[in-house]
Amino acid sequence: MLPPAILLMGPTATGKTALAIELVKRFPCEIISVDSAMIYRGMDIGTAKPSADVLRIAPHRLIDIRDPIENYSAGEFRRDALQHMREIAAAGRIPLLVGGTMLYFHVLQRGIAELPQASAELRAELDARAARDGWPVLHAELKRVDPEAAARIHPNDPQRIQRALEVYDLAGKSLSELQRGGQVEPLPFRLVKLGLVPANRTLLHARIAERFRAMMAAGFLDEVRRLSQIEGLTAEHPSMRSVGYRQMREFLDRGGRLETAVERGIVATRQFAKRQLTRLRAEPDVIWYDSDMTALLEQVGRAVEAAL
RNA sequence: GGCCAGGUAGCUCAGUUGGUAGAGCAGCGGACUGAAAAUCCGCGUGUCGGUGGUUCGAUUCCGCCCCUGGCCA
Repeated sequence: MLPPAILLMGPTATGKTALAIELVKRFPCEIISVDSAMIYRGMDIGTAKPSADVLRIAPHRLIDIRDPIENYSAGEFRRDALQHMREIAAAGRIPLLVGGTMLYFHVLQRGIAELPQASAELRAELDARAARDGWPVLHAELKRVDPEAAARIHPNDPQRIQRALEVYDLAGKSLSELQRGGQVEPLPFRLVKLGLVPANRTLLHARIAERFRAMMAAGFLDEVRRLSQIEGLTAEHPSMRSVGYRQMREFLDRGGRLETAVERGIVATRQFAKRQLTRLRAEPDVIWYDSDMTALLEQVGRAVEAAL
């Protein structure tokens, strides 16, 4: 029988981390973070990263593995997460994957095609061409080299047009062709998938606002100010485009009222939570829980017990 | 108290020479393969402050009332 692994998924501000820490106390679990922002060192307050004290009790793998000036990717995540999962299972323990980056959960389970890595130079080149000719021209070009991708990518979606052209240029084969490639072997784990979904959206919105303001009180702006001083780290880096960091950085760069920036940050967090929910709903074989439920830990604990 | 300006979507506001109204933001739904906390797509959610009058028909014109802001007392 395959060893078990627990996936704990849910939108931001639903108490995933707190629940994971409780599970670690009750079961022989080890946490792997599934979070594209907590990977960055020095990005602590705005990502709601567990404190050093908490991390001592409940260590998280795949936290603080990059500097904010570096990039990470879904492909790298799959490779890293699998390696950690194997290690944990080999030690007779249970991997507990916790987070809200739904793409990472997706590629972990369903695999990801072998594609060339991002090229900063090529992207800069494509950006320059887009600035000159506009993205529709590049979309038309994509239509010639990869009609299948062009059909599925909207002419207004610069990020995907750029990636598809980049892949074609680097690999000499179209993105669509490469993605058609062989089936990925299923994960060598028995997955117990737990989904935390707030039954009450209004309550979630209130919690998001409250948490953002708590981050501000905890010195979030200073954290972003510190990051802004990193040589070469621009507003365009993925780390600085993440929710909250982007709005605080805009405030620092362009001024305006801090309260306006805070409100924008809260709005961005709400919108992020909604996108997470859209993806989470589509996830099959999930045991669902209302994140507002009072007896959440007991319920989840029983389900985990039964599944192991 | 008087004069002026305004009251239209959750917010900011446009508009209807009288035929029950539309933008941005917010919100909601969706897509998603090395940036994914990213990027993109779709959807208008409404006693047009209230009440009487004129009119075939009033959110629009008129009267009165209520509310907000400004100026004058």
